[in-house]
Amino acid sequence: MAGTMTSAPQQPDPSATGAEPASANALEAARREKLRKLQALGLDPWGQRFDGHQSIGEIRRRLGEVALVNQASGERIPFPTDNSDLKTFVAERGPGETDGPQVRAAGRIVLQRPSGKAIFLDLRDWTGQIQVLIGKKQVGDDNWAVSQCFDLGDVVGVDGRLGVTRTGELTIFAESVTFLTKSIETPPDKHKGLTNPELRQRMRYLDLIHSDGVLERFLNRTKIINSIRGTLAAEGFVEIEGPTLHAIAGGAAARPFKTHHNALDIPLFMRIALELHLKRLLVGGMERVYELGRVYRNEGISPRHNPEFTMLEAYQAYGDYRTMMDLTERLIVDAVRATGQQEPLRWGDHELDFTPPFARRTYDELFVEHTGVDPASEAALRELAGKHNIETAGRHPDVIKGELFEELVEDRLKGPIFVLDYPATLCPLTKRRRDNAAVAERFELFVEGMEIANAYTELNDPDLQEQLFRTQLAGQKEEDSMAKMDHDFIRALRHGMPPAGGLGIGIDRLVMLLTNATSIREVILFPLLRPEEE
RNA sequence: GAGGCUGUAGCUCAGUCGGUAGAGCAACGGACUUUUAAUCCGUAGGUCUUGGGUUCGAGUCCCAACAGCCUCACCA
Repeated sequence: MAGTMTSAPQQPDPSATGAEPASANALEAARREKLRKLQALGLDPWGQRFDGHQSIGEIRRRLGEVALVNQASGERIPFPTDNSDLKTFVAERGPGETDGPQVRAAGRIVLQRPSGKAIFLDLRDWTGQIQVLIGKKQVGDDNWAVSQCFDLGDVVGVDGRLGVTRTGELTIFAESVTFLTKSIETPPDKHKGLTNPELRQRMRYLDLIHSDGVLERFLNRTKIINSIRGTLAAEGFVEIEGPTLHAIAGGAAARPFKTHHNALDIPLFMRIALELHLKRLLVGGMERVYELGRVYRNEGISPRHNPEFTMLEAYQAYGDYRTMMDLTERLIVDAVRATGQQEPLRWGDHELDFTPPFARRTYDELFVEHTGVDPASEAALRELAGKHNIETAGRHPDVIKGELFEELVEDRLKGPIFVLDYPATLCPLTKRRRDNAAVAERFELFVEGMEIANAYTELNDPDLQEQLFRTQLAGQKEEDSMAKMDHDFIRALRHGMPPAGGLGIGIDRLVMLLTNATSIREVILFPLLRPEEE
């Protein structure tokens, strides 16, 4: 593929793009004019394979190989690599030439400072940025002619010696330049970059180039996900890929996206959870199994919700919710380490500390602590609910307690804190404690009031599961219920699912916390937006 | 789905009481071989999101639509 498209580039008539405003046309025309000049020089404005370059990060690390050569004595003084101020260093030791290794870099031009018969470029790749000095005399007329065709945003290669200018800036002193790719669009403001949130999301490629920390955040997202896979692998878990098209969208209470398969002529749903297929695999003997993948929920969009998001669900045979609590803590501690951050982490104007062990408190303890009300007293609950305009008539006390908990406790859980032992009536798919059937073996992990993880000792009694599916269905809108009868899932449980712990982690929210993002759209490369017109 | 805020040049933003549309960056021409948001001189660049309305006159006031953000609602 690569070799077939590199012959004579097309030269579309710029006037053919008629609908554009004149100013945009003028900016583009200036770039196309330089594109034509490159072609007149016999160069391909769309570039060719470019071998043997080093990353800018690697090149910057070679500062120690650069020496200042004193003009008078000829003495070679190596530059310090301990982040000391190079400008002061040069001022104290100079004047002199610098001498450094031959390097080859490639990247995008993000700043240009032409100064007569020299040009300073700032070249950026995904590891960093470095200054390049192109002097007319130093590179020769041919290279100089090429460099006159450079625009902000172009991708170029540079060969030269690494050195330091007398202002103390690590610089590639170019000996030749290689044109790699023309940009015919104008980049955003060179200082402020893109700030319009809509443009940042629609044109994420520009956001990645021009907004500080955006590329780093998404690379950190990948590191976090790799870390999670690594931790799970070390614990003996296997990763699987379940179906994303479900005939029955079960495993959670959320509205699914509906679609259709033409050949089978059946309705299908995009999955809303990973749970039911992973549990089938538990039945099938995959004793430690997980999926880390996308789920889809046809619901509102907010700073903490995107219609498609990434979920981890892990199931461990012969474990319970406490097993999963330990696992959750390891997953997060390892992920923090993978980002290379020191505790405490910054998150907005807050600080987060994931130093283990995380606090572990029961639901009822926290309820008393934050409300001063005995969670076992139905009268006290109803009175408290009345004060907070929470509907009580005809509702189970646990449901009232649940709403009070959400209203008065959850938002204040700075965390990280494991909340454990939920009222059983709120958790129909969870095993009860053997010593207290009113309590479900479930925990949720809260950080900054956000629910990050949710885990159970999984229900594996097929008869009870079937009964719960049926009771949920009664009197509830089907689209609002998590309990959609799934006969095959019941059949699987009837063959015997070992007792197990199950864990779900909202990966996007975890990444938000670990990368100092307060909107989920900052950690999803292409969040859902209404399509642009035309 | 409800409410609030925002929408002006490629980007970032001003625009007063309703009276001829402004700046910085980017671009174009010129000067400059150690600049770093380079600097200096000059030039050009606009469907003020869209559609209605009020008015002698609307970027500005009113209504509606569209898009984004925020707060709610929905949401294991």
